[in-house]
Order: sequence, then C-alpha cells, then structure tokens
Amino acid sequence: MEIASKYNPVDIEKKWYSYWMENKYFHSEPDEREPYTIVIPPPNVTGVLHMGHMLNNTIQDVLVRRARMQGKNACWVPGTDHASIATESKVVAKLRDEGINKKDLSREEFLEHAWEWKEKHGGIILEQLKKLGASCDWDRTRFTMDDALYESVIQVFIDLYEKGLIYRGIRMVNWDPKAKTAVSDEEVIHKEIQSKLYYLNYQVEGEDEFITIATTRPETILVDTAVCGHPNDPRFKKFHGKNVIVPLVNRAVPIIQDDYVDMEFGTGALKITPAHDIHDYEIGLKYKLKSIDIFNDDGTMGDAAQLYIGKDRFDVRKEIIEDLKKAGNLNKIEDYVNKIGFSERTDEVIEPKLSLQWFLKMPELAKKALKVVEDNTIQFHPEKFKNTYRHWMENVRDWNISRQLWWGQRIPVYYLPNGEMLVAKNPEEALEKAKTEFGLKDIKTNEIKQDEDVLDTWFSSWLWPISVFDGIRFPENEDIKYYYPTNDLITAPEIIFFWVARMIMAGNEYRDEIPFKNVYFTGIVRDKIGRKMSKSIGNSPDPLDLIKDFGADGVRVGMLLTSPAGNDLPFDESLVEQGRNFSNKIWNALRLVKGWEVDNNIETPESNKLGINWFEEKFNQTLSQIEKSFDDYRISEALMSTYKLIWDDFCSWYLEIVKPPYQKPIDKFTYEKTLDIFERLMQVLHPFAPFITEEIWHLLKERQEGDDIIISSIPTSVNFNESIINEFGLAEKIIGGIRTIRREKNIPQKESLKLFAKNNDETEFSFYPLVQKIGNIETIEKVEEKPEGSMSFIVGSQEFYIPLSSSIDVEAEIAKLEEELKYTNGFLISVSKKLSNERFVNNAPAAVVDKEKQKKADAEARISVIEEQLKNFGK
RNA sequence: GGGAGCUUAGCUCAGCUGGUUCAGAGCACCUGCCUUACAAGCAGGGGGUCACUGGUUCGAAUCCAGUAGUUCCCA
Repeated sequence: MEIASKYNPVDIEKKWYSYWMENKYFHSEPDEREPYTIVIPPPNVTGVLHMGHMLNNTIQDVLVRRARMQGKNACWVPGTDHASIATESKVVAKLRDEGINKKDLSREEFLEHAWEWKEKHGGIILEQLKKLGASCDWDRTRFTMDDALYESVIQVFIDLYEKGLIYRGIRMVNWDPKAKTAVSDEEVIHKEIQSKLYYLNYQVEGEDEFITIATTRPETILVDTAVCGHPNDPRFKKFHGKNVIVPLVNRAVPIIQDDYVDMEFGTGALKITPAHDIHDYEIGLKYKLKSIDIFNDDGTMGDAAQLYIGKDRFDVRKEIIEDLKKAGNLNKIEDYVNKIGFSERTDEVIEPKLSLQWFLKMPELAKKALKVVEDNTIQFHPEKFKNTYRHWMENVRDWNISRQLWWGQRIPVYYLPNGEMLVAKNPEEALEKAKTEFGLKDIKTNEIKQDEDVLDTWFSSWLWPISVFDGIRFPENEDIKYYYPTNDLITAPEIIFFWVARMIMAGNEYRDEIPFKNVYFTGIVRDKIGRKMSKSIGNSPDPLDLIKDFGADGVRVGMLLTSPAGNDLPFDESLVEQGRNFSNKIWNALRLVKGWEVDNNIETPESNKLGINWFEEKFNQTLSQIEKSFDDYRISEALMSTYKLIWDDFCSWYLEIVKPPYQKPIDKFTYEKTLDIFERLMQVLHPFAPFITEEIWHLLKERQEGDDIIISSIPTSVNFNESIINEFGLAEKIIGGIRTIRREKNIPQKESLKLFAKNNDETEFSFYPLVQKIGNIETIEKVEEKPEGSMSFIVGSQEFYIPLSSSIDVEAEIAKLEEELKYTNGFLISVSKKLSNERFVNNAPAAVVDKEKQKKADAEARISVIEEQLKNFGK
C-alpha cells in the first residue's frame, strides 16, 4: 500500500464527517442505555466562530465522544440564542444602510426583517462547528425564539408573575443610550477612566456667598433639585433652610443636610440629581425632591434641560464648562480617576436612568441555587469558582428582565383602558380574561394594549437545559424525563451569573432538580502577550484557517494540551503545530506498520514478546491514569498522558523493539498484536482526535459495515503488573548507558558492541534480549572482572562494561566516577542523618523509615561498586 | 472600599491525604545526527533557594500567619 509520508487532513476530515452524519451516529433517541447529555452554550445568532468557541466546543466534543464510546446514549444538543440587543442593533444598522429608519417601521415589519436576517446569518457558527468535528445531534438544533421555546418563556413569565415573583417598578436602571434599552447589572462593565472633577460655585439665594460643589458630570446640574451637606459640617450649617441658585438656568433649589455626604470628598457639598444617580435618587426619595430626567433615550439632552436641547451628553459637558466659566461659576478643574459603567454589548457609557421596568425577585431562587452548589450536588471544576458564585448569590439583587427592544419574547402583560393589567399567553386570552375576570364584557381587542418591551435574552437562556427538550410545556415528555438533568456544562466563568446561576434557579423552580451535575469552566483564549482575543485588535486567528492549515485534529490537540480547567489559554500557533506534528507522527507509525510483510513461518523473537508484554502493562497503567484524569475533569492531563503513551511508549519504544530488520518480514504474532495495540491506542485517542483515528481504524484492518471507531467500545483499564514496568525501566537505563558510550566515543549505531555484566547476586534481567536489539549488542555475558580497555556504567548497583577497540580516556573515566561518588556520598550522609535522628525513627510511619533504610542500603552498595571501579583504575 | 484566587524552569502548568528519584511535564533552548515510518523526525543535554519572612513538625513546594506582587469578582 502506498501511503503519503505527510498526513493530509483535509479530505479525510470531510469524508468522515459526512460518513458519521449519514450513519446518524450523532443522533440520539431515548432508550434503555444510560444517557449522557450536554447542552451547548448557545452562541449568539449574530456571531462567527472564534477561538473561545473552539476551545469550549472541543472540550464538549471530547466528553461526548468518550461517553458515546463508553456505551452511553450520548446526546449533545446544539443551538443558538437570539441575542436581542446584539441582533437588533445589527438589523437596525443593516436597515440604515438600506436607507430604512427603524422608527418608520411597525413592530411586525421590523421583526420580518429580523427573522430574515436570522435565517441568513443565524446558522454560521453551527456550520463552522462541523468543521471542528463537533458531534452534535443536529436534528435537535434549537433556537431560543423557536415557537416551543418562545412559548416556554411566556409560560414561565406568567407562572412567576402569578407566584408574585415578577413585579413592575420604577427603578434606577442601567440605560444603554446606543441600544436604547435598559440592561441588567450584570451587563455593565465598570472601568477606571481618567476624567475631571469640576468645582462649581452655586450662589446662595439672597446672600453674597457661594457654595462650591464638585461633580464629574456638570451637564446634569440643569436638573439638580438640591444641594446637600453633612449635618456636622460647619461650612454648611449656617445655610440650612436656605436655597441656592443653579447656575445658567437660575433655578432655586433647597440646601439640605444628610449624613450620606462624605465631608472629606471634594468640598463636602453634593449636588443632588435624583434622576441620574442611584444615591441621589435615594436622597431624593427621603427628602421628597423632584426627579427630573434630563436626557432623551439616545443620550441627548431633553426638553427638561432647557439648554443644549438635542445635543449629545458628552458634547454638552464641554460646552457647559465654557458657559459656566463665562458666567463665573467655574471654580477649578482637577484630574480625577473614577469608575464608569459601560454596556457589555455596545460599549456605550451607561446612563443611570429612572425608568419603569420588570423585575424578577431573586432571594428565594438564589437561596436554593446556592445550596446545591455549596453541598456539591452540582460540582464546579475548578472548585474555586464556588467562592465567586457564593459571593454573588449572597448579595444578589433583583433581576431586571425587561428590555426596550422588539427582537425577543414580548412581555405577556396587557393593559386595560382603566390602567389595570393582566398577564395572558396571547391577545386572545387577554381579551377573554378582560371580559371574564375584569368584567369588561364589551371590551374590544384594540382597547387592550400589550406591554411594548421584550424579555432579556438570558430569560430564555436560563431555561435552555429544559426548553430544548420542551420540558416547560410538557414536563412529562419522554425526552425531558430521559435526558434531564444533563451531565456536564462547559462554559466560561464570565457568564457564571448571567447564565449558570440562573439555569440552576430555573432547574430548581421548574424541574425541582439541578440542570447539570458538573460545570467545567474554561479559560479565556488570549494571544501570546496575554491580550484577550478580539476582532477589533485583530489578534485572533481565523479558526477555519487554522483547521485548514493544521487539521481539525491538530487544532483540537494543540488547544487542549495546555488548557487546564479554569486557566486562560495563551494561544500560540506553535500549539497547533504540535498538534499537527502529533497527527503526522501517528500517520507515520501507520506507514511503518502497514509496510511490513508478514511471514507466517517466522518465530516470534524473544525481544518482541518482551516488548509486547511490557506494552500491555504500560498501556493499562497509563489508561488508568487517563481514566482518573477524566474523573477529575483534568482533560488536558488526560490528553498529555495519551500523547506520551502514543509518542514515547508506542512509537519510540515499542515500535523500535518489534520492528523487523530492513526489508525483512515480521512474524504473524507480533504483527497482529501490534495492530491490536495500535487499534486500542486509536480508540483512546479518538475523543481528542476523531478524524485521524477513524481513518487509521479503517486502514489498520478490514472492517465490516458499521464497525467504526466512533461507536466502538473504548478500552477500560485492567490490573497491571508494575514490576514488569519497573524492570523495563532498568532496561531503558541500560540502553541509555550504551547510547551514552556510543555518543561519547562516536560509535555509530550500526556497529555492534559487546556488553558485559559483572557477575554478582543481582537477579537476571529478563529484558536482556530487548536491550540487545535496541542497543545493537552482539552478546551479553557475565564476567568476574572488568575487561581490559572497556568503559563502564552502573544501573542501580549493577555494573556493565563495554570493551572498546579505541583507547580509553582514563582520566575522564576517573573524574566521572569521582563525581558520582561524591554525589552518592552526600546522599548517603543525608539519609544516615535522618535515620540517626531518634525522633524521626520513632515518629515517622514504619513504611517511611523502611524506605529510608532501603535508600541507605542502595547508596552503600553503589558506593562500594564505584570505589571498586576506582581501585581498578589504580586509585 | 469589600471578597476570592494566584506566585514552582525562558513560557504554560502538574505536584491529591506533609515523608522514594520531591523538585516534575510539555513547549522553547543547546549539542550531535538527512539511521530505509516520520527533519512536522531521532538520540542526548543544560536550566528552578518552589515570591518573601516567620511559625507548626522528626521532616514543609505542600499546613498556619504576615508581607510583597498579580489576576478576577463585587460595590
């Protein structure tokens, strides 16, 4: 068979992915087997695949493929979420490019455009995931605005409303003037910003005096409704009960006193703007101050400002300072660093704004959701995220669930002409309820108005593990009963509150059960110098290019090799290069094995038998480590063990041991054993590198239809004989000794050597035939004395000699021995010290003391061997 | 301002209940090899006072306290 010397993934990956799809291997239906379920963290319908998705979905695929090979009924549900803010703004922008203003469209017309956009761009990420090898059950693909999921959200809203957990209220909310909607606290990112502190003089009404206030937001003074000082502050006591004049607009506002004010900050005087600051708002409530909103929804000045109407808030800030300066009210300007909130979605500066919003009460929901994590009913990996989770849960605030947008589930609240409201699944039901429950027998459809707002996208995502199985609408359906709770959730710590916490709440509330048993938090993929990968910096490679260049397997392996749970992944192309090289290594192992000609008449050489026996033990030892790593969710560790098992143990040792001489045939037993081992290795690797393993699986042996690695049973570890592995370790050391001498003396591998072992009580090394083959050793014999003109090395306390034709550098030999003697003596001293310490001998466990005694004996034996050698050199 | 975490080789990290080779792995680096599976390779090698200080202990990278640096979360 002719096989290319370099592995070429492109065609192979395409071939197998379609093959798996055709055979429905990713599809799952409930049956008698144990289920294994993962729901994908639904990517934004607006997004394209980035490196974070690659890492996250690779891990999911590894777990799903492994579960499938363990005989579980594996189901990985894919899908997308509607991302109301992001999508709506994209659609608005697209319409703008076409000369259409959203304001000119009806809600229905706009939604038509939005759906059109979704149909066109919505599936991109999912298609890209296929290139990565993701074995999602594509027949189960869901979208948070699908009818079933939409209805589920509405049903849940109604239910929570009826339970009294949802309420409507005027609150200070985080207003995003770009998206023109409120966002939740979790969607605000606070950043330190270099700004200015402006000191402004307010004249006291009827006096010649001024009060100086300090503010970072001079543009809001126009709607100030008070100035406040600390009750104990002598600077303001005398003004109590008087008014000050707000500059420029010349409005009189009261001087009030409250201990909220920090006397040390600024001038100790605080301007109060209840409509635009949460603390001012509270003071406003306390002193019954008027609350005047100065801004329009887009962040421009509204009519209430009286001045600068229609201008942007940041432009006004510059302008008003000039005007204040002219009017003589500007005292001074200082540099000042403060924290400003930015919208997570649009990066716009958040405007605190009073507005009428819908909220979900959190304390009760949070309490239960905290408990299941605290008691490890749900396990976090790594565990440290429990702390973050606890902290948030214990300080949780009500969730603002309304968004002033159109793209999303419209809030199912209907207002009657008299201002009363009701909740209903749809307008028809609302009408019915108005008639029956509110006694409005003659009311008409157009007299009932539905709330204009939609629900926060997370208000659909939090139901995801339930709603993808339609478990909200039909709680007793077969799917939800079988697949829920899901097993593992793989996600980023950034959305632990947005999503993870809320899914747990929803699970408790609607299934009375946790949504998943384990949460694996991935890190952030960063570039070489530690920056987060982002489109704007342009420091992210295109994942699809990477797959093209290095193969999906190479990318998967490369990413996972250095990515422990919860740790950031500093991405470097050398990683995927390593992954690609690994594919190539395996590929060439295949070339070697498939190049062998089998001769049924050859006996199996002793060295091969030894190699095979050793590898079986080693395989099981490593397999048990891999299993343990998986149990602990140490995925990268599991991969590293697999990597070393294949590269080091199989390729570098095993294949070299059993490899027949050039152009000589191989015996049947070794050949079949080797195929068998190779096959098992590919199974162990399959979850990490699905494509190349499937290809090799089919190239190794003739397969019946349906005998595919993806659905094969992954090997499980059995007991292994550690002493065989240890003895092989000694063989490795002997070979190492031979190689060192070859290198030092420049003796090529082709030139065979003789090896002598000092005859002593040491047990016979069973691995000698293997040493002979790998070391190219003609004969191994026992001798009483070191042969003339030979070099030596020691393994344990066994001496070996290799006679050389060339002369020996006696001085160098002596120096080497003396060096070693010095080290061993030092070691002996430290061990002896320990053993002569009575407190150690008395307090340490017997096993530990015995070990130390053994170490001492070994060191002594070794010392005497070295000393004897030195004696032979006449020292 | 409050809380949590981290600090081990040039880089990314292991190191589970203190006790073999407890100072490790991969990559990077250096040396020698185009050895007929693989130069996307082979065989070797160097490199760390385990942040610092103190404590507990027969014994500390490991447990405790403090200090410094750093990251994240919350306000």
